[in-house]
Amino acid sequence: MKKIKLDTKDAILQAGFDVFSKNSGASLDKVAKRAGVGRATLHRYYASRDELIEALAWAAMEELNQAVDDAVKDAQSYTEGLRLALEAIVPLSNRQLFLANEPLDKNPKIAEAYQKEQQELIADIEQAKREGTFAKDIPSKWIAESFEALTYTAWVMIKDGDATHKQAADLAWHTLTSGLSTPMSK
Amino acid sequence: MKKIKLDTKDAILQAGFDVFSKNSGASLDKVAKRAGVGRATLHRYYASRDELIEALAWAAMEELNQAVDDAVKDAQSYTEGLRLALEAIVPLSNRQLFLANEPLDKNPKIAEAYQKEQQELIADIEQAKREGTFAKDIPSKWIAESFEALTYTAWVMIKDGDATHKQAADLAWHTLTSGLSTPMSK
DNA sequence: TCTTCATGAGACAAATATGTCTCATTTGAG
DNA sequence: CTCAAATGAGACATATTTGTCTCATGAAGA
Repeated sequence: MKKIKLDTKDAILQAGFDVFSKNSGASLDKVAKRAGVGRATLHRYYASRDELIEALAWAAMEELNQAVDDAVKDAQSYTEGLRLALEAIVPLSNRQLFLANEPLDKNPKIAEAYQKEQQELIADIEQAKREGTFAKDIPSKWIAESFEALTYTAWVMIKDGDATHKQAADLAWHTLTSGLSTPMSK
Repeated sequence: MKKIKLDTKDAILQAGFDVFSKNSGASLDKVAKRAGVGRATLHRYYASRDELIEALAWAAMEELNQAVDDAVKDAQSYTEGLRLALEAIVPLSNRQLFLANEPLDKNPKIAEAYQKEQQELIADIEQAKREGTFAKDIPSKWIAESFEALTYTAWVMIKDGDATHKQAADLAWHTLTSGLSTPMSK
């Protein structure tokens, strides 16, 4: 088949996210089977396990960036930007989870790029604080972690068939803002 | 050494949570090393990988139940019970994570017991709804998932040294309630 | 002191995973 | 139809993991 499957490579990456986000030590055979592909074919595209992991990491960051940039480009405020970013990230929680769980120690470049992403999220959150969306006495790190946790929660709800994409994103945003916008009284 | 280490078994279980919650496919050698124990010793306590996994699952549920029961016994309301349970679960997020990530397919009994725990959380949440703590128009499943997600988030904050146990639990509860107590408008 | 027993170290075989190759098949392009 | 490229199947050697055993050590209890 010359090019029936222009997406063989993509299928392998998708399978990688599915499999490794659940079990980062899974065998390549599992990934190949999930992709509906022979183990040899996987090796034709990615010579070694390490190479596959690296490709997955880059693809994850690429896709997340792309999706967020697209979603955010017309936002009128940082708050709206975060809201749109959340909705864009939800269906890519696969990728987010992979990046969060995979030990990136081996690739300093990837680790660095990932850290940079995290920093940017924090920066946007600080701006949203200025817009009054989040209380100033709540640590930005907590807001960022909650943002990711609730994005993942939304993904789980959709995966389990308990909510549509929009419903889940609304729930996540509602949980996040109405909670975090109230100053902590103690 | 006759019984210097009464805790060898516990050390292995603890190591199992640490290692498997990050990578459910990790080798037993990694677990043994983390426990500061030889691989042979691990096998003396748990003959096979499956046996270890099973012991971990039961121990996780046992410990979580114990901790929650202790914390909740003097609670005056379901809401207070949930608040106390959250604080009790935070340091055991290890166990929670293990149960959430490990494929329990092989042990119907464990899977069943785990499901039962989830149901009980949902039941308590429904009671807290009656007490006015959570809005009725928000799905209990969402509240339960958020509860676990934010508990885990609190654990991450503590682990990274960004908050004390109490601070993190307060943040999680504040995020959860002040957000979820507001009825979703549309 | 002498005994007992949990342990660590490590040998070992079997199972599993990894990476490389080869070969036959399929299918789209020409 | 013919050809070239991509693929699946699977053989193969190597590496890693698993589970079993044995042996020497050292500390607790007699």
